[in-house]
This record gives sequence, C-alpha cells and structure tokens, in this order.
Amino acid sequence: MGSEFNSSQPIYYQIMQQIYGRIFRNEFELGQKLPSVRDFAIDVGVNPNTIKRVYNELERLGIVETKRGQGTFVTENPALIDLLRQEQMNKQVNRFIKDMLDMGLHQDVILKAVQTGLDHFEK
Amino acid sequence: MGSEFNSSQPIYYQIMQQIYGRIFRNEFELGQKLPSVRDFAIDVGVNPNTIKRVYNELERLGIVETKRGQGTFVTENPALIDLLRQEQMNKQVNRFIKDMLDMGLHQDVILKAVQTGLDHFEK
Amino acid sequence: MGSEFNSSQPIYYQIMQQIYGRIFRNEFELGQKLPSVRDFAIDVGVNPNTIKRVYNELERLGIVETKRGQGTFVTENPALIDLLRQEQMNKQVNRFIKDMLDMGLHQDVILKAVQTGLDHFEK
Amino acid sequence: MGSEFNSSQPIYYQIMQQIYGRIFRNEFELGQKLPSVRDFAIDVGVNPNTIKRVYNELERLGIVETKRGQGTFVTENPALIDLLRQEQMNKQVNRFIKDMLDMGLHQDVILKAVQTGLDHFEK
DNA sequence: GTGGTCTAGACCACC
DNA sequence: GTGGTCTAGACCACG
Repeated sequence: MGSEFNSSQPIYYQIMQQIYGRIFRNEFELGQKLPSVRDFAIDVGVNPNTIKRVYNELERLGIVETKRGQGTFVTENPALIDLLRQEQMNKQVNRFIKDMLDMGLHQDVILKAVQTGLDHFEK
Repeated sequence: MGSEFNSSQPIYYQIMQQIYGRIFRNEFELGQKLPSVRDFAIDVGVNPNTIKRVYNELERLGIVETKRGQGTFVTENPALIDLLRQEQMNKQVNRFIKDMLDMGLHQDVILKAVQTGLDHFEK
Repeated sequence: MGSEFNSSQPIYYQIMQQIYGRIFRNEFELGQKLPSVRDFAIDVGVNPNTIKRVYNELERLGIVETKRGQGTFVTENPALIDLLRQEQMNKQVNRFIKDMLDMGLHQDVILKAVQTGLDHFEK
Repeated sequence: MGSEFNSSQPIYYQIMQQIYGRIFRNEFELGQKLPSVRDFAIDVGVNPNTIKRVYNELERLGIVETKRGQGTFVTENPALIDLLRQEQMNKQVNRFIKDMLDMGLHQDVILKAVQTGLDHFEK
C-alpha cells in the first residue's frame, strides 16, 4: 500500500490508530498474528523501527502481546478490548464536549451538530 | 497563573486555543486590547517568543489585528468571529464523528454517549 | 501445564530456573531421569529446541548428565548440588544487596524489609 | 566517562538504573535539569537515540518530565519519588525472597546470608 | 524468521 | 539549543 500520511501527526501514531481501529472493529480475530515488523514496514513503506515503535506502544496499552521469536499477536482477552474501547470512547467524548462548551456553544447546538454530522456520514 | 501545560501539544497552541475560547465566549469585547506580548508572557510564565507566535497565528486567522505602536486588538467584525466559530465547530464535529466511527461504534451509541456526556457536564 | 512465561526473560532461562529449583528442593532424586526433550517440550508447550537448550545449559553447569541413547539424568553428586546452591545463593544475595544500597537504602531498612518479607511469606 | 556496560543487559536499561539510583539517593535535586540528550550521549559514549530512550522510560515512570525545547527535569514531587522507591524496594525484596525460597532455603539461612552480606559490604 | 537493541545521522517543531 | 521523529542498516538472542 502507498505511504499517505498526514504530516501533522507522527507516522507511528497514525499507523497505531489504524490498527487500534481495526481491532476495535473486529477486523482482526483475537489472538491473530500481526504481520512481522519487517513485512509490515515494507507494506506501508516505512522503516522497520517505526513499525516496531507502533507495536511497542500497542503492547504497552495491552492490546497486543509479542512472543519472542514468534511475532506479535492481538490479545486474546475480549474484555480488555471492550474496556479499552470504552475508555477511548469516554476520553474522546469528554474532550469533544469540553472543547465545544469552551467555544461557548450550548447543549442543543452541540447535539444538533452531532446529529446532522452523523446524517452526513451515513451515506 | 501557573504554567500547567499539556506536554502532548505545543504550548503556543494551547494558549491560542484559550484565547480563541475566550473570544468565542465573548469574554473579550470586540476591539478590546489584548495584553502586551511581554506582560502576557510573564503572566502565563512562558517565553515571549511563544506569545508572539500566538499573536501571529491569531492575526493570520484574522481574529486579532495589531496596530503598530498601539498593541494587539480583537477584531471588531462580529461576522468574522461567527464564521470562525462555525468553521471550528464543523471541523471538530467531523473529526469527532470520524474517530468514533473508526472505532466501530454505531450512530445510536455515539449519539447516546454525547447526550449522557452533556448531561454530565450540565451540573 | 500451560505456557505462562514472563516475556521479560528468555523462555529457556525461566524453564532452567524451574528445574534448578526443583533439584535444589530435592524434588528430583539424585540420578533421576529427566523427561525426554520431546515429552518435556510438549508438556510445557514450547519448541523442542528450547528444551534442548535448557538441557545443554544444565549439563554445562554439571547439574545433569546426558547418557547417549538413555536420556538426561540429574547428577548423582550431592556435593556438587550443594556447591551450586551455595554459589547461586551468594550471587543472588550480593546482587540484591547491591541493588538495595544503590537505591540509597540503609542496612537496617534493608534487613527489616527482608524480615517482614519473610514473615509475610511464612503463612 | 568510559563506556563500561554489561553486555547481558541492554545499555539503555543500565543507564536507566544508574539515573534511577542517583535520584533515589538524592544526588539530584528535585526539579533539576538533566543533561541534554546529546550531551549525555557524548558523555557516556552512546548514541543519542539510546539516551532518548532512557529519558522516555524514566518519563513513563513519572520520575522525570520533559519540557519541549527546554530539556528533561527530575520531577519536583518528592512523594512520588518516595513512592517509587518504596515500590521498587518491595518488588526487589519479594522477588529475592521468592527466589531464595524456591531454592529450598529456610528463613534463618536467608536472613543470616543477608546479614553477613551486609556486613561484607559495610566496609 | 522474529523481535530487541544499537548506531549514525538527518530533519523538524518548539522555546 | 532542545527534544521528537524518522531512515538506513547492522548485529544479536531467541524459537
């Protein structure tokens, strides 16, 4: 695949978010092996070190685990994934609401904006 | 005020967002003079260069104007502020919705989370 | 038995330590035959190469001997085991004390911590 | 300073432990600036990336904090340092005792070994 | 083949 | 000047 990365955020972070999303969306089976560092690096067109960092961060979050000499695997604990998703969601929602209120927007305006936004994405 | 800044974002950006918010919330009157770069820098405990950059960015967005030898002033154009607020809001909403959908969350879950989040902040 | 291994240390090393401990605790009789590499590998859910390495290391230390065509046996020399245990103990104690002193802890604090730790494990 | 590192442990880890120890022993004042990544790298004769990793790990533990464009500083929170030292001590003591008991050693033997070990280091 | 570590050196944003 | 990121490539221990 190509190397389309937003320059405003670190590449490792963007890749991390992608994997995060794919796990949350259950596009990976639990316990599934992720591509090797080298293969994945070639695949997305970045340096192996960058992928290694991605895997490190994901492991620190507990969403993957690496087995020496074998590879990196999605955690087999579905409860953990649900917990992380919940946490992530709460964090995002709270930050979003805080930002909106800080802009002086009222509740009904915010809610309306989200609704129309969702309708817009629905297509 | 102390110097409590989130290290995950540039300091200048955080200060900028604060000013942004205060203007949007009409805590500054239109045409009001902002503190001098030096005073503001001392106030928030930051390098003057950082405040300078903040003012530059705000001016680039048109939300403040600097008058040579007089200082930096909030724009007197209310329409411009509304426009910027609208833009800002749309950007935030879209990014938020995209992030939530990427996590595999459904519309109703997202909407519900925002509602309960708002209720929570209401107090 | 499952395959619960600490990822911070090599698997072969952890298995080695376990066998070490069982010999020291006299859970193996002197001269007793250890399981075959293959059986042991299946038992702990690990690559046979890993077990092979464990046996090699143990043999290098003289705590087991392999007899061609017969298998691997715990040494029949009790003095050797005592010696190894003594060596091992000294190494551990010295490393422990060094680590504690490096942390700026005083003798009495260290001793007290060990005492309470032992009481805690006693139950 | 020279580059005397034990090859059995990662260099970054050994450096990390050294800094850890110096902070615990109060050889650094609270809030003190650590050497810059580059300077420190030259000082100990390793690559800057290695030092950066050390600082990252220490920051993750909360014992230092980095301020963008300014440097890396020892945390100013003495309670945190005490807590970390306590944690570290407990972990070490428990691991030590567990290892010793696993070797089939009795309480009094262990305690005696620690005492004579301490006497030995006292000089 | 796999991850873990390390080097050498580059470019960038930030203060 | 300072940390943050990234590349290119090397060597090692492990399974």
